[in-house]
Amino acid sequence: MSKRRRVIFHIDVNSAFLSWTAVQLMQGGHQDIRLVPSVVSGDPNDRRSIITAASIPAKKLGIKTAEPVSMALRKCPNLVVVQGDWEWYRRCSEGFIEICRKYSPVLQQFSIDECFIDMTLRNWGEDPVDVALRLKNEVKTTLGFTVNVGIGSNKLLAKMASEFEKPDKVHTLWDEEVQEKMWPLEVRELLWVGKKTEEKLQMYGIHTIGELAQRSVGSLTRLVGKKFAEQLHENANGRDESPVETEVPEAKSISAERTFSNDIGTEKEIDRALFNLACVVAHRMRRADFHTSCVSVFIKHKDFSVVQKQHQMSQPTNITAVILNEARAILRDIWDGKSPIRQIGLGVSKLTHENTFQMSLFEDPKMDYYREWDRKFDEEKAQNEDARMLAYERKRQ
DNA sequence: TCTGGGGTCCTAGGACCC
DNA sequence: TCTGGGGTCCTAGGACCC
Repeated sequence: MSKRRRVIFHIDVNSAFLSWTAVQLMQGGHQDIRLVPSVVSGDPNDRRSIITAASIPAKKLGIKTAEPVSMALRKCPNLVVVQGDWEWYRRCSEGFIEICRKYSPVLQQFSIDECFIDMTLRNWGEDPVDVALRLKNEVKTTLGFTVNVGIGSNKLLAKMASEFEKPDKVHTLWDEEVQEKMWPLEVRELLWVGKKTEEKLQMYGIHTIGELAQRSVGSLTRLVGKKFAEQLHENANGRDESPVETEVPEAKSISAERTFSNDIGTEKEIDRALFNLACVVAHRMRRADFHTSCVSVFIKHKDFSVVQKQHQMSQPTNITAVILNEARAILRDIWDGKSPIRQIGLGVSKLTHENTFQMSLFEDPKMDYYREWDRKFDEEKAQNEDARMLAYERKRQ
């Protein structure tokens, strides 16, 4: 029985945060920052701020995503640096996904600015490339930003294809094109091959995806472990059976972290940070109706070394005070109380929806007070969000 | 004036049980 | 004086993604 060849599109917004910011600024009459060296960052006044997106002219000057803003400014003193607006990005993303969904309901959102759609069942009366061109142009004319569309017989090939020349392009990477279009690429270009894996492969004489494709799984296993070796071998050969997942998976963990502008070392400051993180994480848990039974804390020192510790609790909870208490105990274990800390993080995992809250005879009588405190916190947060939304709408009119 | 923030998955060792 | 083997859970750490 011959299987119908799948047709998968991967749609990727070009320099998403930068494009979206450009659209936003142009609505206010600003020049198009996509045409000049520009970047989007977190708080540009924070000395530890890094770049989250760079324009193509900026990239041509050697400016890369994730590098410190201060470093980029040294490379290009007249670089335009703008702060990202998450609320706006969320809206742009929604608009983008909505258009893609019109082309196929079998859609998997891969990140805020990327999705896969399965076009296999479409009644093809035309070249897939023409359909992709139409999609790309529809996004551009209705939303004002450009995308790349990659087309292939599976998700991997579609994704690799969308990485080819940018911006505003459609590329195919069919099975029969793998040798010509994918094999000559550096191994680092392959999905899931990061810096560390690249180093290992290079030591082994593997520099291109084609060279990787021709190694045996056995020899790769010694380098990267069985599971990863199998995957690398499949992917380098252009194979990927994974389906386009339309279900949005439930979160498995929730975390928040904070990097200090200056490394800090007093217990009071650290504790205040931990408190804020606990508030944020617990609030997000309650909003998604989660309870956790595993809390973890990590600290990053001046030298970037990280110490992390987690602890399981006997009863799932979503009470801020309980989580904070747990986090404090962990922190006492991993921090000497004085060495400077660069970053601190708090996470919860083992999330469940079950409310196994039992009235225990031994329950801390303060629990009612804690719950009430959380309820007020959540209420206030919701009000603030409403107010901000309203102000946002007014500003846009 | 060096290096954010939020996730996922995998591996390896130790504890513990049968 | 010896010291199997399988399974599961927990924990820490590492790699990758955007």
